[in-house]
Amino acid sequence: MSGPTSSTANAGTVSRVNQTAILDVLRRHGPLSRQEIGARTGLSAATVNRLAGQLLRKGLVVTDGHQPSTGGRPSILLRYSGRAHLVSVVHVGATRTEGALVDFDGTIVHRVRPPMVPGVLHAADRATIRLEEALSVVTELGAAAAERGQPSQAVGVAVPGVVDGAEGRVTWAPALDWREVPVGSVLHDRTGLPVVVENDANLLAVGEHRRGAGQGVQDLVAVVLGTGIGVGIVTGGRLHRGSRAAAGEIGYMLMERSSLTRFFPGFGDLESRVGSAGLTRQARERGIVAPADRPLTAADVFDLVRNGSAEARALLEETLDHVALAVANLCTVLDPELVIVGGEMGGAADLITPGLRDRLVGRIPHVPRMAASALGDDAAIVGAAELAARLVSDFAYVQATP
Amino acid sequence: MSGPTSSTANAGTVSRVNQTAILDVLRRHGPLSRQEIGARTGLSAATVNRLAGQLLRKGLVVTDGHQPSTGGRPSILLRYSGRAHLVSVVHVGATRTEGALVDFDGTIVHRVRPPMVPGVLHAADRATIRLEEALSVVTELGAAAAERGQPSQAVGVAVPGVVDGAEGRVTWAPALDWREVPVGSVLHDRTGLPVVVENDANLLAVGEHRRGAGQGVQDLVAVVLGTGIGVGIVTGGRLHRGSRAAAGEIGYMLMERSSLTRFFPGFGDLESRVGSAGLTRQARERGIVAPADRPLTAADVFDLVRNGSAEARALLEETLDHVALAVANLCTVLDPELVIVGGEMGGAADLITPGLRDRLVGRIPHVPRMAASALGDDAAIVGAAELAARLVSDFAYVQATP
DNA sequence: GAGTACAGTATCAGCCTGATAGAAAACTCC
DNA sequence: GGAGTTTTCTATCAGGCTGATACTGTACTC
Repeated sequence: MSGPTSSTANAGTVSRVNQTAILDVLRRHGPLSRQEIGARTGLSAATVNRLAGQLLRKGLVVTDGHQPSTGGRPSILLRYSGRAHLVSVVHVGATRTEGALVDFDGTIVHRVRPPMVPGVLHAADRATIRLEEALSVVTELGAAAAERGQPSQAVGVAVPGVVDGAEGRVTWAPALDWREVPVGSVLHDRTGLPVVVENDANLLAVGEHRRGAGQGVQDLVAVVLGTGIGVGIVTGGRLHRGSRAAAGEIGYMLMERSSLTRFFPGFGDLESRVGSAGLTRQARERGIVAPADRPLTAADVFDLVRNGSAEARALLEETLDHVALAVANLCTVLDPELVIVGGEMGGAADLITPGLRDRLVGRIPHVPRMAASALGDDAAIVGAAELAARLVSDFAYVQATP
Repeated sequence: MSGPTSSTANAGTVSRVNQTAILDVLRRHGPLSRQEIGARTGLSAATVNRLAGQLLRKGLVVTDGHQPSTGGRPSILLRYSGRAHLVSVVHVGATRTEGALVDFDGTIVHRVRPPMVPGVLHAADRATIRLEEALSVVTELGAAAAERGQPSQAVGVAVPGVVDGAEGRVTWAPALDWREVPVGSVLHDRTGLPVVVENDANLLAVGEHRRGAGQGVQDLVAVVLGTGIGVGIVTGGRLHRGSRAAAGEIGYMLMERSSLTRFFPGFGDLESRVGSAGLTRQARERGIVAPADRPLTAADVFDLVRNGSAEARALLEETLDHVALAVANLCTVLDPELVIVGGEMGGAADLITPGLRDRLVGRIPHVPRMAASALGDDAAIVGAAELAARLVSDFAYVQATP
């Protein structure tokens, strides 16, 4: 923080800001004529025309037919289009790694799924395996993009763990056994592209915020129910990361007074009660067995509930109690407009969100809207693509200082 | 949201942004020469000189002697100074109303304390009394400012309740019996000045962030322990208000699983367990009596603890347990760098913060720094002054989008 | 087919920044 | 004490951007 802070502006900044304003209004309000853009942004016709020309040349805006004339010359409609630009995204997960080429519209145009390595979950060198896998996926994506004649412009990495965003370093990702892994700089050195690395719950929130169930919402919380539990937080339209990028790690939330006298080495209080790992453990303890001859999964428990199993129902209710407490506390702290339920258990949102709502009504002053993830398994990928795209668009906006 | 979004920029915006950059660097790094300002901001010497001239003329920057020469012409040091500009602030509380003239440096230069109205706490028309009181305080402050030859430039109002910030309307402030009271527009009509109305816990956080224990910190939480409990949240250097301005109303936090089967009409779960009201109620239930012949206060309980009362100590420990749970959950959700303890009970921070720390170590992954409020009773007033000052400075800054 | 209404384009003044050159102020050396 | 040196501050001007104005282009209507 000793160098120039570079929070200054010049004529070029003005241009970038206004281009961003035009892109924003096009993304939000569909195809518009130059006139309408001017009316909505407050920019003069000349400025809109010139900037729109630049954006057309860059390929970020395309013409989209004419508007029927209202007596005079019909206007040409302009539409935002990210199809001409691609970014590479890799989602490194505990069970598998997945890659995708995503355009600036958030559309996945190509996928890479490396074969699953048997036994990797408990392999001693799984950290190295996962890292190598991620590198080769990014290389493959880069080649696929080049083949299309649209070279990848940035890389996004989704990781289930704590990430130092500025450095692109994964501080701690237990599911991958990654500790202080500098994925960002490794990938930057390998590809020469700008790289963004981010926690996958945060990215799910970003993805849903920009392209999913949370579009247009300024304050939302995405609850990711998977092996563990985590949340991504968007406040004021921006991702909230916290001082050490550990915001939303609510697996460590304390659930009752007695939690203050217990110790939680390596795992959290809430995490041990909910999440598919906790769920299946408790299910086994209660004698619930999988229908087929294989380890019980969370999906099995949900199926049992749907089929009327009383034990499974009781277990679900107990889990929901804990999730509801966590969500209630999230809501009192953050006052979000929307709570999105996603992750591995997001598919069971029909069983989860009504249960949450019922528990919260009457207990907290205002129960926010609740929705299931609209992007499903791809939410984190889409979120990572969004951040990566922003990285290269390099636009800016001006904000008052309230 | 149908009008022009006005997120565009022009040459004037550039100037304002750069002026803000200069003020920022002056506030942060003390008196600087024009040269140093240029080096730190990246602005050219000519620009720094011209903008500094404008700021000198406005009185926001003053000269502050010379720097010893290093061989050539010695440079003139410039310093930020808010002394030439005043704002009026009124803190409307349950027990009393307090007014102050505050300069842009955050220094309180004049106070107005209207006489306490006996019995107002339970008067049927206390809403009207409090509003009239606030209006007359603001009028008096305006007169006092005019008398000094520095007319008040804006009004800040601190209220213990939920505030619709854009409208300056108090949605719900039980302590004042205010419901949908449009303080903002009333005061604007009365004074002709811009007005900002904000929740007092939020303002305490802002005050401590800009002028108190949280200077230089980007993510902090201020826990206000008073009649009830609330928190103010600063994320990324900005106040987080939530979608309905109810963020931080953690009095409604649910403390255990059984809370999900109880109802909380008009008060919250946590609130009923902590806060001076809950504390004294529980003290009475346990047979703790005030030393003198008057109603027991929270301060009395703290005194008893300091004097070695076992009952009072046990009660404090129980209260601390609940506060610690709330703070633990705040920390897992937000990952703040600093937790500030303030409010009526802030004076007993010596009893509170160590207790909190002990309870959290080992239970959550990272216990943030904790500090007592540095501004004490004036924190909310200073925070309101800060927001009011920003309102008229009307500066802006440019931000990248990610 | 002329007139009209609206969309898009060119031109220019005004503002701001940054570069360059020049004036001002203090120190040093003779 | 005065000239030279060093550094700071200021004036002037080119370049970029916006916004206003005037102009051209296109399709509909009478």
